[in-house]
Order: sequence, then structure tokens, then C-alpha cells
Amino acid sequence: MSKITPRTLSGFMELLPAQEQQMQRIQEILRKTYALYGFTPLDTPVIESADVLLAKGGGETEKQIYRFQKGDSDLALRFDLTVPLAKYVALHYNDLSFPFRRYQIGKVYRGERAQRGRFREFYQADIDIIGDGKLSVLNEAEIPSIIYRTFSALGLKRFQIRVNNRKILTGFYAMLGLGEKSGDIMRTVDKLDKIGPDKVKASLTDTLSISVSDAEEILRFISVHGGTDSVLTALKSYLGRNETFDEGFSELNTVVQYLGAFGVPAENFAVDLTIARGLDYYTGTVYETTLLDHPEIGSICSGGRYDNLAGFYTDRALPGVGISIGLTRLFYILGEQGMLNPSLPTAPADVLILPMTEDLAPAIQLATRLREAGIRTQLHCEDKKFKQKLAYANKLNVPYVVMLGENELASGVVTCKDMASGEQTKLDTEATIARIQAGLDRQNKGAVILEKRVNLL
RNA sequence: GUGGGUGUAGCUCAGCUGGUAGAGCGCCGGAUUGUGGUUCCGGAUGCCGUGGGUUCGAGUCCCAUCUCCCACCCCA
Repeated sequence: MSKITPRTLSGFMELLPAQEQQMQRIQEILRKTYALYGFTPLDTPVIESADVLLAKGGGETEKQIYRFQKGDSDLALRFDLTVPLAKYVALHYNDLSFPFRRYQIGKVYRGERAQRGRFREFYQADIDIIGDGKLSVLNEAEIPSIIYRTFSALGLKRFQIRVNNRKILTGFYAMLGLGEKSGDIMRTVDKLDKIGPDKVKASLTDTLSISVSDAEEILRFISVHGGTDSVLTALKSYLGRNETFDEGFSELNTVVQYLGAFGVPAENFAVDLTIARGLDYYTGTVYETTLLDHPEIGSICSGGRYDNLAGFYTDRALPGVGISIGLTRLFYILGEQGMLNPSLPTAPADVLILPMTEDLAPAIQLATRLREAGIRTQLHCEDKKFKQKLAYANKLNVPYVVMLGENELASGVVTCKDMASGEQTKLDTEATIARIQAGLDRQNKGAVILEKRVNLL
């Protein structure tokens, strides 16, 4: 009888146990870091009514969303976590306290062509702060700090948080009388790093039919580089000509002003006037974070300020600011670059017990005692050869193997083998537990998520 | 959605101008009784993506189809 070939769809990441452990470990670090800033965990359904997810309508979302019928229901898989959040906040408004700070780590789905570092199912790790009617700019200033702390906690060093403010851009384009085209211009200018100034200019003049002098003015404006202070100084010269621009400038100033107090080092931060973010719901500060050694993969964390995200679901003004880490993409790069530490304890258990007596009760009692002591313990009672059981422990990287046979029972001890060194001890149960715990403590102390940290400096 | 590639053992691939398949890694077993990771020896595994065509004969040439990959679009 012919079998169906097992396969996983392209663009869907499926990991082996050891890798999955590392993925979970990264998620734990994110949860802990997010919690440090007072965010509460949240989960929402993967499937929602299509009209809820497509409330905004049009554009890429419509093209990329997975949508299907089930009976009479028109359903869709969430393509981000922000829209479900907007729905959630609008729906549960009366039960929430504002500013509402939530984090959410979950899978999202996009029906587009898979590519290197681009998935059709991937994890996003989001944080958002939603205000009731108003939301202080200070929240926007806090975001880089969260990004910085999160990436640092993962062991990353060579990353840059780029910040811009959309009001500065729309204000500037309005000054040039190009207000209507500002969206298109932003998207074109966003490619500066990728295609270079000449092509950007050509694109501006040819496809957007902007005059050569305006195009040059735009390029001059956005290519203002250097340190944060020099960019701000350059921007100052445009003040007083457009209200929106001035507002954006003031907001950007606030964000920059508190960086030091929030503990964000200057080298991990930059004002970059080219970034705009494709998503059109952003209205103020926007963020984009890239790994300096892997610019080709694009942003792994982005977000921004939006003034009225839940406008499709409620009349209440619910402004917010948030970011999203592309966890699957990040994990993919780390793995591809060999930066995920293979020596991390990925073993499913700390101890493997090999019973060698007819009566299994002593071994089971031992396992129970170890588990009571908080040691992850697995019993290996399968009908296999002794050496195969050791090989099993070895493959799973289980650090300790405990053997319990007639000899041990007769003298009231257990044999405990340290798999890394090969050393064996014959001690009573409690002494063995102490030895194992000491060993595990040592192991955990030295554990870091990423290795080759030198490469990341 | 548009354009370009790819498809051979579990994985990474080799297979020259057509003559019914190979390596490395991995996997399994052995080197005598309760000791893995190193070494040595042995072993299994492929409808050569699928369907059709040319040919005495096709993994190797032609057509179609699917798949996956890369670029664009857009994005985490």
C-alpha cells in the first residue's frame, strides 16, 4: 500500500527537539524581559472572523491573508498580533485598565512566497501600550529601552535601533507641496540603503513624477547622517514652517532626551530619516531594529506609534505604541550563523536512571526522590542493551546517568556517572543528589543563549 | 502576483559527451558477561520529484506538471 510522503509546507519552521528547546528558551527570556516593564501576558485566537481581521481592508493584507470558509463562516488566520489586539481592547474596554500594557508571543500567518528568513507561519513577540484617549510620549521613549534590554538579554551586541518620526516626514513633504504623495515617497525612500541614492532619485522623478529639484531636496534631507545630535541640529533648520513637522521634531527630541536615563547606549541607537514602515497606521515615532552583521535580512523588530488603531471597532480614541519582534526570523539567523550555543543544556532530563534489577521498585523510588528534589529525571526501563542506554543518554546530552543494580542495593549506594567527564561516584541517595545539584548549578551559571559572542561585538 | 533556478539514499551532494547508481555524514550491528562520546570492522537504505516522448537502451536528451529555492512586490 502506498504511503503519503510526509512533508512540511515551505515557509513553515519545524524544529528538532534540541532546537525547539533553544527556541523556547529565547521565548522565556522575552517573557521575562517584557514582564520587567510591567507588561501582562495575553493570548488571542489564531482564527478570527474575516471581517474583523480585514476591517482595515485593501492592500497587502487582503492579498496575503489566509482566508477560508467553514460552513457559513468566513474565517481567516491572523496575519499579525496588532489587529487582534485592537479588537481585544475595543471588546474588553470596560474590563481593562489603561494604559493597558500587554505582551503577546504567538504565531501569525502570511500567504506569501517563502524565502530566506521569510516565513508563512512565524512567531511574533509583541508589546503594546494602549492609552484611553491619550498616551504620553514617554511611552515612545521607553520602547528603545525595551528593545535594547531584550536583545542584550539574548546576548546580542551588534544591533541598532533606528528611530524616525512620521510627522517629520509628512511635515517635510507638505513643505514641498508633496503632501499627497508622502506615503509613496516614504516607501521609495525607505529603499535608500538597498538600491542607492541614484535609483531612489530616478524612482522619485520617473514613477512619482516629482521635479528634479524636489527629488534632490528630499534626498538631501533624508541622507542627513551622523550622530543623533547632528541629525537633530540639521532638522532644527526646518523648524517653524510646518506644524506637523514641529510636532514630530519635539516628539523625537523627547525620545532622544531620555535614552540615557533608560540605559540605552548611543552606539545601539540612531535617528534614521529613511525608515518609514510600510504599515500605514503608524502616525508618529517609528522603530526598526537590524542586526548590523545581517542587514540583508532586514528588520527583526519594528513598530511605532499609532493614534487610533481600534477605530474600526469603536468610537473611542485608543492611541498606542508597540513593537513586534520577528522571532522566527531572528531564530533562523542565529541558527544559520551558528550563534545558538550547542553546548547549552538542551537535555530533556538531568538524570537518566538505569535500573538493573528484576524488581524495579528501588529505581522507581529513587526517581521519585530525585524529582522531589527538583531534578528532572527519566527512567530507562526499555528492553535494550546497557550500552545502548548509555548511548541514548549521550545523544540526548543527559549530564548524569544513575545506575542501580544488585551491587549498589547490597551496599546502600547508587552509582552516578558524570557523562561529560566519565567520572563515577558510589554514594548514598542524598549525597548523590547533592553532587548532581552542585553540577547542574555550575552548568547553568555558565549558560548563555549565544556563543561566539566575539562575533557579535 | 511577476521573473530566474532546482529536484539523485534520512542529510549534504557526485554521477564526464545516453549503457539499468556512488561518496561523506547519519543510522543499525559487532570488537565476549553492568559503561556512551574516540578508533577498527560489518550492514541496511534509492520506482534518480511525477507523467509522457525520442532511443535497442535515459538519472543523463525533449515536452508537460508538481515541488522547493532565489529575486521583485511587500514585510517580522
